[in-house]
Amino acid sequence: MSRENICVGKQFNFFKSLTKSELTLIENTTSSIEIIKGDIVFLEKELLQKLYCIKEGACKFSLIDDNGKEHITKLLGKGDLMGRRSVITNKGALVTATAIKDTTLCLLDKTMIMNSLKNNNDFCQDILMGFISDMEDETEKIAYFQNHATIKIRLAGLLLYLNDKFGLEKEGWISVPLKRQDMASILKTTSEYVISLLSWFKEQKLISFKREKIKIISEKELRNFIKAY
Amino acid sequence: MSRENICVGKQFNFFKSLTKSELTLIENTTSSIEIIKGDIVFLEKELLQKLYCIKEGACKFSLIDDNGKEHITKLLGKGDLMGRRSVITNKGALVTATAIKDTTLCLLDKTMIMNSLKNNNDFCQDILMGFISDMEDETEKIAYFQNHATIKIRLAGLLLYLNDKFGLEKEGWISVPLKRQDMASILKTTSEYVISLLSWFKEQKLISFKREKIKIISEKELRNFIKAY
DNA sequence: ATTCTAAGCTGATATTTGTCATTTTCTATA
DNA sequence: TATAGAAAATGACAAATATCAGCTTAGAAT
Repeated sequence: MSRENICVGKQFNFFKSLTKSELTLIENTTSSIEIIKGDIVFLEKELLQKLYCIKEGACKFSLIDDNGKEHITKLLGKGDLMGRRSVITNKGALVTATAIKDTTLCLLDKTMIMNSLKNNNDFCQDILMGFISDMEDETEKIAYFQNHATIKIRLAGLLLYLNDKFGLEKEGWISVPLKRQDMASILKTTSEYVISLLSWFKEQKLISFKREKIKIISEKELRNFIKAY
Repeated sequence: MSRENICVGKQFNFFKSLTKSELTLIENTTSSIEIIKGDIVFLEKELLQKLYCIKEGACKFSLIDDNGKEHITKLLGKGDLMGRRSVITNKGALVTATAIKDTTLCLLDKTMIMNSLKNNNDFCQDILMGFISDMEDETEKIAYFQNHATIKIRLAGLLLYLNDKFGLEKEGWISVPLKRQDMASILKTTSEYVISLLSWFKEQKLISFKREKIKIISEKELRNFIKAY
C-alpha cells in the first residue's frame, strides 16, 4: 500500500511525527478493507490486533445492557479512529463497532502502533492529543443533544449534529441514514416517539424525509427552534 | 513540600516514571491549598497554570447552558485530577470546578508537567493511560445511572455510585452531601422530582436521609430493585 | 410476480416527569 | 433568641413520554 493511500486520522496526521523507518513499517503493514452496512467491525470484549481508521463511510459504537437493550454511545465518520483503547491497553474493546453504511477501513498494525508509542515521544503526544480532542467533542455533544431538554429539542439537536458531522449527499439528504431505532437509542427514548416527533418536524416544514433519508429544510429555523425553547 | 506529602493521582503514580532531576523540580514547585465547600477551583474558559489533584474532599465539574441552567458533568474525589486538558493543550478549561465539600488540593506546576511530557516518554504514556482510564470510567457510569431507564432507576444507580466512589462516613452516611438540585442536574431532571423519588425510596425502606445526609439501608436490595426493573 | 420480513407508522391509553404555588425546615448570623 | 434566606418538601395539575396493538410499506428473497 502506498503512503498516499493510507488512511489519515482527522484529528492528527499519523505520519507527522514518525521516523523514516517507522514510515516504511507502516507502509508494509497497513491494509484496507471494505465492509457493508450492518457488518460488525469488532465486538465488545474482543482484544483488538488492529487500529481501525474510517477512510470512507460511518460506524456506530454500541453496547448491550442487562436487559438486552442497545445503547449507541458514539457515531464515527471519515477520519475517525476505532479501537485505540483496546490496542493501547491490551484489554478487550468496551463497545461493539458496526458499520451504519458501506465503509472502507484502514487497518493499522497493533505492533507498529505500540512500538512507536513506546519509542517516539512525539507520536505518543499526538495520540494523547487525539484522545483529548475526542473528549472535547464529547463535551460539545452535550450542548448538541444530550442536554437537559425535551426529547423534541434533543432530536432537533441530533439532526443538526448529523448534518454538521457527516455532511450531505446530493439533494441535501443527511449522508448517514440512521434507523428510527438508532436515533431512539442515541436519545434514550423509543422509536415510536422518535417517529411521532419527526412527523411533527415535517408538519412544521423544518425537515422532510423519505424513510431513512432525512433532509433539513432550514438549518437556521431549526436552530432558532432550539433556542426558542 | 516533602515528597511524601505530594498528592498522588489514584490512576497512576506521578513519580513512577520521573527522573531524579524531575523529582527535585516537582518537590520544589508543588504546593497545597485548602478550600471550603462551595469554593470555585477554576472557571470555565480559564487558562490554567496548575494541575489540580484532590488530596482530600470532593469537587464537581459543571457547565452552564444557554438558558443559565447548570449541568454537572462529573464528580471527582480523592486522587482525581482536575485541569489536565487545559494544562496540556494550553486552552481554556471546558468546565467550572467547584468544591462540594471542604477539600485539600495539590497544585502541580504546569511548566513541570509540560517539560516532562515533552522529554519523558514514559511519563507521556502514563498521562495517556490516565486519560484512557477516565474514559473507561465514563463508559462504566453509563451502566450506573446514565442508561435508558426511568429516573427512579437512575437515581438508585446514582446513590450506589456515590456509595462506591466516595465511600461512607460514620454511621453509614454517604460521604459526599449532594443537594437535591445537584442530583437533579446529574440525572437531568428537577429537584422536586428527585425529592419525591427520595421520599419513595425512604418509604420502601431502601434508604434513609436527613436533609443532605443520605444512607443506603440495604445495598443489596437497592441493586435488586434496579435489576428487577 | 409473490411472499416474507423488518422497519416505519398510527392512535388510544397509561405512566412518568415537569411546573407552579405554597408551606416547612434548617442554618447562619445578627 | 430572633430572624432571614436557602433548601427541602408537598400536592394538584399539566405536559411529555412510554406502551401496546394493529396496520402499512419497502425491499429482499424466492
